[in-house]
Amino acid sequence: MSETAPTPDPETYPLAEAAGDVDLPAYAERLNMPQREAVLTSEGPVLMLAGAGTGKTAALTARLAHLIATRKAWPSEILCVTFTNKAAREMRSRVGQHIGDAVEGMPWLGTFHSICARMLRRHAELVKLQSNYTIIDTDDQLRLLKQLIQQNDLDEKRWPARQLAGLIDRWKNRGLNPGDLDAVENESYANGRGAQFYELYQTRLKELNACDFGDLLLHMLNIFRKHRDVLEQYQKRFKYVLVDEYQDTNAVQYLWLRLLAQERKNICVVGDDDQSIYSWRGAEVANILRFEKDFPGAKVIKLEQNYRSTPHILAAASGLITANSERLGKTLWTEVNAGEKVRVIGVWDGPEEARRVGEEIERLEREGAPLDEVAILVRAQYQTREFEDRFIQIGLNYRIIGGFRFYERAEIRDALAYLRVIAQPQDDLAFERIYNQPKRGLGAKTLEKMHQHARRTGLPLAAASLQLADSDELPARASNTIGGLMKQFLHWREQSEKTEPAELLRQVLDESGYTAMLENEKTAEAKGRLENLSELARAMEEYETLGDFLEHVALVMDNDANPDEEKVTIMTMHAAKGLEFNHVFLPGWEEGVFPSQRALDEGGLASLEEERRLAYVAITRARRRCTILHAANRRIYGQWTSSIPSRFIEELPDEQVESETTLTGGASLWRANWSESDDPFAHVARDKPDRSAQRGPGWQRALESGYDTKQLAVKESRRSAASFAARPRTDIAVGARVFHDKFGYGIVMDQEGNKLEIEFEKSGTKRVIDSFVTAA
DNA sequence: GCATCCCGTTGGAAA
DNA sequence: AACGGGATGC
Repeated sequence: MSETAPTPDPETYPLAEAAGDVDLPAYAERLNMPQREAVLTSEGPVLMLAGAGTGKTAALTARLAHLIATRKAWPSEILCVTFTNKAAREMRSRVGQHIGDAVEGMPWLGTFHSICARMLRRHAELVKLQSNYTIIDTDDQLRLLKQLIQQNDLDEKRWPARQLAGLIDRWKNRGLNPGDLDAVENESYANGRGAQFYELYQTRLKELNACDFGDLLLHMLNIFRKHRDVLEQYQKRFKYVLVDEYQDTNAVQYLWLRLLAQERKNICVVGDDDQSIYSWRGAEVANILRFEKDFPGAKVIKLEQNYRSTPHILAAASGLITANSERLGKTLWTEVNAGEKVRVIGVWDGPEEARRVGEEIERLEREGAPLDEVAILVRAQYQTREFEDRFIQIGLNYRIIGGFRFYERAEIRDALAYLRVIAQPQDDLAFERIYNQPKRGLGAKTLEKMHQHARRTGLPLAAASLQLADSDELPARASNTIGGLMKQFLHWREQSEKTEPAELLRQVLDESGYTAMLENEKTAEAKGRLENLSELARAMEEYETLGDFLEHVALVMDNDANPDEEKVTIMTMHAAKGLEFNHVFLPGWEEGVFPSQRALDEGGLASLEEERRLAYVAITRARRRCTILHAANRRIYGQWTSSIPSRFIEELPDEQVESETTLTGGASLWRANWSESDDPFAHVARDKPDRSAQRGPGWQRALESGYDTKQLAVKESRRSAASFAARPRTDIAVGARVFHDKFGYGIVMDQEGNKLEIEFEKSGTKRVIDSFVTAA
């Protein structure tokens, strides 16, 4: 194949319809008729059905430019929602090309989540949050749910936190609050305790001044429903509403949009039912089918001329998607007639697949193709490994989008946890992550005490631990450590107001001993971690406040060290939606991998059709050449398995495909053996006796372990403890006889807030916290 | 309190 | 295969 073959560039592609016109503004000049219609129909509801590569983004950005250029609205009066941050960024830069710096004034262009996060900061108090609330990720969410499950004496083995997280997610996607669950939903967790746990979780989040991703939307929906004045304020502000990838909206997003748009009805949604690939996160294609009912008189505009791909690629994708039953039906066409067929390559195994793709890319590179224009799109993250290994070996520049993400690495999460505690002292999840990281000699027992005290007083964990450190409840060593740590946090919190976030991070890492901990390790891994941390600091330099940065991290989880460098892109098919590349490689087209076994098991035909749409999306990412690969053998979950080519390969029309195999045995080898899958012993249960209920001897030992009664000063930190102080108990006064678990019986000598000085009969005089004693 | 081993589980796409 | 949790030993 040759890079010099003249393939039309979508930007300069001549349009017959445009030829005669003179008076069109620059942003509409190169648009075809339907696109122009979509741009100029500014008033009233518009449904734009836009097939893959039909210049949807061009039409959308022109529409934005048109609204602004004709003064129908200020940039700040347009709500423009996209699904991914990538799409938002793309939109912003392309609108910027039309209208220049005015694009900076478009605060309401972004993803559903980032827009809701911004709104929620303003109205947080309406859902009992503070405006500096933390957005927690799936990891924190899981940890929190585990705690709740344990605290409520539920067997986590029977009712996994993951399952609960999934349910809560689905409820939130459907716009359901705990009180809205019907009996069936309620029954779906822990024998009818679904709503109870959902409620517990929401309560806990509020205590932490935190919310999860689903809350961002659900909270705003609740606010809109309950506070008409707030809703009206936004209805008034947003003169025009634009929504990209409408086929992927879920119920909350739909309800949220409908509320915002129902006054003015100037809403333009863009979508393609053939590219609906997010039903697993609650997306409802029905939303797009229902649009004309919701907004009567909606203008429906179809974009069907494709400017992206060669006819072969287009025909291959179209042929494939016709196997689906539920479609609105569009006919994509193109004026281009040159181009190469879709290639299907069969190889022996996974490593060979990676080698082969590597060779192909090196060849493209020699022919002068920019690496930025090459992408490898996989079904699942684990497939990226093979390519990464190979590309490192041959020294090919690559970037993995998504993947084991930068922000998910332990050291990055630790650093962020420090920052979160600084920004938001109620963030128990973050505090719990780092209270003993680096090792400070605080272990499970101390944590247990801290939790206990926090629960009793209703204080955040950090504040409770400080109060605890100011008493004799803990060994002196632990008290001192905690006191010291809290003093540091106090210091950092002060610093955070006058220091740049990046500089603050460097200080925190140095002063907490985190840097030293890694330096002492002296392993290659530790070195990498240190580099990651300075990378993080560098990334922070763009942000003015700590809050800005933390929100960015929570919502925009992508990180690319040197975005300018030319690299091959490796990512999932899902992540690739909306993007395009000259050369696309699609590895792993085997039954079980793609379509994924799990999808087939769970969702039957509907899932299979969604997988097929995913295949359609993947193929249509390619401008010039699309190469599909499948391997006869693959190691899955550590086991070598032989595999057969994906049914999707057979569904590609023969005329658009050229096949090739490196296997000498030809097709017969594919069918080598399935026999292993029907292992006669597979059904034998591996039941084990239930041993979850007992506490082991370690528990006993922990209770009996010695305690250090020496009291050391933690004076400096006391002042700050007072600011968190809980109400003192009224049932205990000076002179009362009380009992304490650790020190036994004693007489109260002094009471200062909720701290008591007690003369114990056996243990001498101690300062303890009132919640730890009972009247005797 | 920490390090280690053994066990069982869990492996999908995202903001 | 890779990870997390619990039990065990130091």
